[in-house]
Amino acid sequence: MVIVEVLKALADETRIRILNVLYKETLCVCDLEEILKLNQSNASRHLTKLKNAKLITGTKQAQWVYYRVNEKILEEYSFVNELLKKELDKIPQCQKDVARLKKYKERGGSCEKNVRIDDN
Amino acid sequence: MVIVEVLKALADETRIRILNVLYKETLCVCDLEEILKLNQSNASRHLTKLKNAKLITGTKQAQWVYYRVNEKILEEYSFVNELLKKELDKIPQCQKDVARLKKYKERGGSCEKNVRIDDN
DNA sequence: AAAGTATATGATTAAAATCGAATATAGTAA
DNA sequence: TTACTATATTCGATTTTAATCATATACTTT
Repeated sequence: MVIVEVLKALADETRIRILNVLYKETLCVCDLEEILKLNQSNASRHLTKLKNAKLITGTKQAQWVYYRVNEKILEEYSFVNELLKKELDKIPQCQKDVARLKKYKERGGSCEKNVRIDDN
Repeated sequence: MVIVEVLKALADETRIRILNVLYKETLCVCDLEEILKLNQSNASRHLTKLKNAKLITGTKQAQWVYYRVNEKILEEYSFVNELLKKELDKIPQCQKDVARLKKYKERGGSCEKNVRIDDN
């Protein structure tokens, strides 16, 4: 059951948080590490699970891999679209993550630069 | 994260199958056992998980507990509504289960009667 | 070519989840 | 009251999942 594989990929807090920020902006693994304070290998592993469920797509550019939400699956499964569009913004943790994303961007955060959000 | 608890409850094939038939009709545990060929304790446990996630409601009547989809959560979370309304009918296994539900009803299946679907 | 950086993967551990058999609990029938 | 039925819960075994550290792989810089 493909649907259940998609639901399994969605049924994890960290992956929901990842999807939330990737829905707003294309980011690479190290971006996500900084914004969401994820361990590198854990970030990579979660991204792989989302990619395997076709929820995100990855594009390699030099040594960086940029991930973004896969628009095709939003068309195919309207419930995923509803979830991303209507529900994630209501979650306090996700709101915090979006704020961190903005702060990261304001500081010129990107893969090529080693930008920190937290000042300690 | 409440949403993740809901998603976790949804992220299981057996529970999807249960939701599919409960979306069509109120049923008790023993109904579900026969229609979906579930082990009694497993059926009960899955129903408990769905109930804890507020996806279904249970009503006790004598020794029987009747379960149905919780309409309130469909209003609260439109993505669940989309999933139940748009996706489950597309799943072959779910289609089979609905056929079994009909057959069960045609044979007068209910809690008070010991109705079998499979003739062996 | 060696060193450095980004990311995926292997290994390991701990926690969570699943399942069937057995049993406890609650309600009904005899 | 005892026997029966429906359902929830316990128990034990197994599987799955999540996380971190270490390492492999791929690309860039020196």
